[in-house]
Amino acid sequence: MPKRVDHDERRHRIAEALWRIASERGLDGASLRDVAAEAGISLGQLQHYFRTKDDMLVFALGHISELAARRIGARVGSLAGDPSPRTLLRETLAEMLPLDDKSRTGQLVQIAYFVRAVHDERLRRHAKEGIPALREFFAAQIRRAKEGGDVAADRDPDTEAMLLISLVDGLTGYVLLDVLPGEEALRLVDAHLDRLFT
Amino acid sequence: MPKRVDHDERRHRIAEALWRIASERGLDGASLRDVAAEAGISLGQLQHYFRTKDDMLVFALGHISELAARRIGARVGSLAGDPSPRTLLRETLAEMLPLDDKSRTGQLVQIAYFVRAVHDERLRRHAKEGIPALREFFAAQIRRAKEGGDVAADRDPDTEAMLLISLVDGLTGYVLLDVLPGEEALRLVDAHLDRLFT
DNA sequence: GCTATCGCAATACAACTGACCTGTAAACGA
DNA sequence: TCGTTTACAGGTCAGTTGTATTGCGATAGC
Repeated sequence: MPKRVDHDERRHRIAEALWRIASERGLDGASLRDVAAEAGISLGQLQHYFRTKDDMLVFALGHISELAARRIGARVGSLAGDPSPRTLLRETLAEMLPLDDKSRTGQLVQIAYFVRAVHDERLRRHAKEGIPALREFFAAQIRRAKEGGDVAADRDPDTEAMLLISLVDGLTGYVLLDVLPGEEALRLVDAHLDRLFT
Repeated sequence: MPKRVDHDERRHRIAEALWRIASERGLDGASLRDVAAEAGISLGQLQHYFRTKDDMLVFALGHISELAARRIGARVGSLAGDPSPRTLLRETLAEMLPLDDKSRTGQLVQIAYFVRAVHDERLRRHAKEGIPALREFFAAQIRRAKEGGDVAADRDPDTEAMLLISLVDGLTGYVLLDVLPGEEALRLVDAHLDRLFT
């Protein structure tokens, strides 16, 4: 066996270079040569790890979704004691908004993928696959809150869950466009939660 | 003076050809040659009407926003009698969702522009300019409803207006991704309105 | 009829794109 | 030591991109 290299580690490095470019210029502005230069490697090396550009895009999308999920998990996991459903929801929603530079970059990349996904079957499957789990997690919290009497009995958890997801996504767009400051978006989320919880 | 031609009419024709391509392949998939072919004209003629590609994009964005506003205006204007604030809001929101093929195309193009706008100062100005007016229109309806006792007194019209806009935008994304069917999105809007109006 | 101007076609061009294809060095097992 | 496999650098290629240039026909005022 010849020289051994951690393939996954290299691929992650390349994906992160791709994000840096995509968050500045969009996915279509990221050529293989640009990504290679940003990662500090040659075009040949990049192609050694990703046979086609499409492979690279799909891998990078999977990686960024994974990181976002882990970030949310870490934030929720670090909550003290036994957090209420409302707290869980609020912290998750807040982590989904582009409030700091890192998550702003992440959201910019996600949006870039979203646009491609609308026209690209393969990316669409990836983009859609996380939604049901998130929706179910939200619905479960609302169900718990209903049992505790914190949410009115006539609210449908699944409906409210999808409303929350859609709201955050819409707000995200406006924060990225600088129509809303981040704190204002968070205030709007809280206002919505005020109505959901009694 | 030589032959006179209606420049604006030609430009509109070209813009519409651009939309057809952009809604299928995205804005970056629309080269000048593609657009010219779709419009049934030569590349030379297209360049005669738009000196640069950027000029074409900016013009087409202005045109599509104008058409969307006109569509909403027509729908709202055709409401019988003296429509209630809730009816006005619901019909406007419904028209903003991509429920039929035409508005789906329109939304796909808007999204394509949105992504560019995040990175492009000139487009961002255009993309943002319609929001305040829409927000104020929504807020005005909610204010009217509060006076009529149809919305609780402690609701802030401006907050609720922005929540509505963001919600529809988030839902639009998921409809375009085929995560939600159109009717489901409309049902979610109605559910949200049920909570806003007493 | 002359000519300036407009409308448009055709072509050219330099830059860039992703995919592919070599050549080579290094590491390991036999 | 040899052969095989992996890691990478560099170059090539055909195709596409936006823009610039040139030329020519039609039309209107003089």
